[in-house]
Amino acid sequence: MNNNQRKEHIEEVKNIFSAYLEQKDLRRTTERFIILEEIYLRDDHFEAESLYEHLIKRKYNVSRATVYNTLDLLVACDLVKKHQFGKNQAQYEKSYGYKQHDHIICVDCKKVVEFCDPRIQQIKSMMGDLLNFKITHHSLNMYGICGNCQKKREVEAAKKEVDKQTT
Amino acid sequence: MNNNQRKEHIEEVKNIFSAYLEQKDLRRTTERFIILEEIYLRDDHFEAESLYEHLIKRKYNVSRATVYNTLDLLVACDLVKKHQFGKNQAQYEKSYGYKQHDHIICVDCKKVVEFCDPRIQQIKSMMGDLLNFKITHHSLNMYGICGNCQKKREVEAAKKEVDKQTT
DNA sequence: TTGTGTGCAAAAGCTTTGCATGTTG
DNA sequence: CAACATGCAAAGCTTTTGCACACAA
Repeated sequence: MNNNQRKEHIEEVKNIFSAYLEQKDLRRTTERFIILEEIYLRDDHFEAESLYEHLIKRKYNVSRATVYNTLDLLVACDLVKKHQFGKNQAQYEKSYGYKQHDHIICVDCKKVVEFCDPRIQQIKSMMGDLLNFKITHHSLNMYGICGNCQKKREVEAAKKEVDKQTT
Repeated sequence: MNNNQRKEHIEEVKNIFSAYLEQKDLRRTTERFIILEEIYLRDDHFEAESLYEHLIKRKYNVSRATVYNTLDLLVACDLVKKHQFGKNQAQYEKSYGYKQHDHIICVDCKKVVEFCDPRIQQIKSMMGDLLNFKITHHSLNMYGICGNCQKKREVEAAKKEVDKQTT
């Protein structure tokens, strides 16, 4: 993504958030917009804590409580997605202007790769009908070992074999 | 599942766990087998804490630390699955003798329903090949509103409408 | 007998809450 | 100016850790 696209997105999401707050009779505070902007300036996935630290580093005087509160609002109005990739710490990512996607996570190095597959949409609507659920969203995570870590594991295994033979 | 099936399963999983512990040079302690048995006597999903409380209620003198430790071992040898359904508390379920399945969670009442779809296996192997990941497992959760809660929401909405007209 | 596993309690880490203060509508 | 949102710190919850003791191999 280039800087122009980013700036455009920021304008758009601010308008969306503003409309959402108005509709819900919530206040348009400086902090809420600072947090939104900060999220849309960043890429990839982040944790509440790292977002907080980032804001502090930039001399914005916000508290953790406000960060968590605002993240909830942004998730509610669909500008941010919240994930639990198996850790106890939630991870977030901006979602406006992005194609719906899912994640593959390397269990060794924790790298996250995104992917798309249209079949998931089909499963979604079919299962919704079948089980009489009005499905709002989903989370699909694949866990495995990425190419790099596969190599690392092979090297480790080879080392172990050598050790065994030399003792 | 009837009681005979359950008992058979318990014997089988104990053997599997026993073999796993031997292979990994870990000890076959009483606690580890008590916990395994307790899990396979239960149905559905459970949290570490509720398993712990259940064991205490039955006068088994186990500690939380041992419960967590044993759950990790059981996840590692694939006798138990660990889930993060969006809460900060992990949920577990026994997995031996069960068909692989995924979950639909009601965001209102938190009810969990299981479903199967073969397409997810296809996505899994295709994406593994494509991105050069050796995929070990996955987690697919759909979130939405179940039939009951849809009705409840309609009733709520109707009430609100009446309130509005009478004021 | 030896050292791994356990129980207990305390610590750690993420998230939420309570309260006084500040700011929006 | 009234109510809601914020900052701060403390509390709450789940999970992990450290240490002395117990028990499987």
